[in-house]
Amino acid sequence: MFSNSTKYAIKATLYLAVHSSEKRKIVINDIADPINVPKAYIAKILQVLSKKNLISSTKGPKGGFYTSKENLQVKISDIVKAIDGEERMNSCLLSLKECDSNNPCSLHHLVYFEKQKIIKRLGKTSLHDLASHIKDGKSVLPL
Amino acid sequence: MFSNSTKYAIKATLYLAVHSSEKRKIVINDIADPINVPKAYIAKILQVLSKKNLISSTKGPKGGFYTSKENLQVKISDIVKAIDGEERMNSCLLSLKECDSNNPCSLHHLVYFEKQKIIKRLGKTSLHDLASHIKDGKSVLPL
DNA sequence: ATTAAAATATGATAAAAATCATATTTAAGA
DNA sequence: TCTTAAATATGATTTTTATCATATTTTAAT
Repeated sequence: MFSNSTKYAIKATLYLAVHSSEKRKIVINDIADPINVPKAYIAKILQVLSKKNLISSTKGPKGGFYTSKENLQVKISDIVKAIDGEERMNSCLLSLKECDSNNPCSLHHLVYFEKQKIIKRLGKTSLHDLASHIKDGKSVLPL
Repeated sequence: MFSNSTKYAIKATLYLAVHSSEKRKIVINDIADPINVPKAYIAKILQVLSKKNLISSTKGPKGGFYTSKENLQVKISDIVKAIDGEERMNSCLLSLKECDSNNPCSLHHLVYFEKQKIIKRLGKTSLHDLASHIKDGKSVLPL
């Protein structure tokens, strides 16, 4: 469903959502290690997210990455779109271009309803929501 | 969710389920073309499916691929497992090895229920079911 | 028996995704 | 203003996935 890069992006932003703030910036090495993603790889991904203002960063000494208050309103689907693009998540199970409810592929009726539900939920759930969930001990930060 | 190979495998088996039978074998070229998949590629995939008895084949003149009566009872999930393996479909959204309901990752609760529903459905739906669906004009053979 | 038409087996190539490396820019602090 | 610690930009390499090609085996029909 998601590319590797998107999975990493979600892990990293969640890590930031839980551990960082404007006054608690986190350096790339200190993100890569706990989420178990190669440093150079996650660096590249964070740069994309930063450019699209889904996370924040400052250069130089005392710099690093963090989630601002606005960033905490970012939705999971925003991150997915930023890395994988719009297409991927919405594409039909068989990757048919013309598959929709008027012209459904053979698997359409088996998955459409649930899939839409999931997608809708990813579009409503913010980093803040998930960070709270984690802080409440209801789920676990991904490694 | 599925690899390209699995998507192709599903397309091809559905094509066979609709168009072939023990006395109507179909040659590789006549499958590759209508489902819009490179001939050499789909050939390789069909060989795997054939070896695992999910479809049938005979060599030599008048030979070809087809779905036997037993093959029509094959479930969509059987095909997925044959090509992608057990792991892929069941893996957590973030590909965490230890993610389950006791130790859920941060996205677990957003997708688990619906995902299980879909997987269960793929495990119940047979080629015969989908072929009927197609023949009744309720869905469309994938290109 | 021989021929030809098919699948099967095997391996080579190409494209895409993931990963690694390094030079450049920015900004804080001495 | 100089040094240093950080992100940023860019590109190279490796691995995986997708695709292509070809030699071998099997079997029906002559």
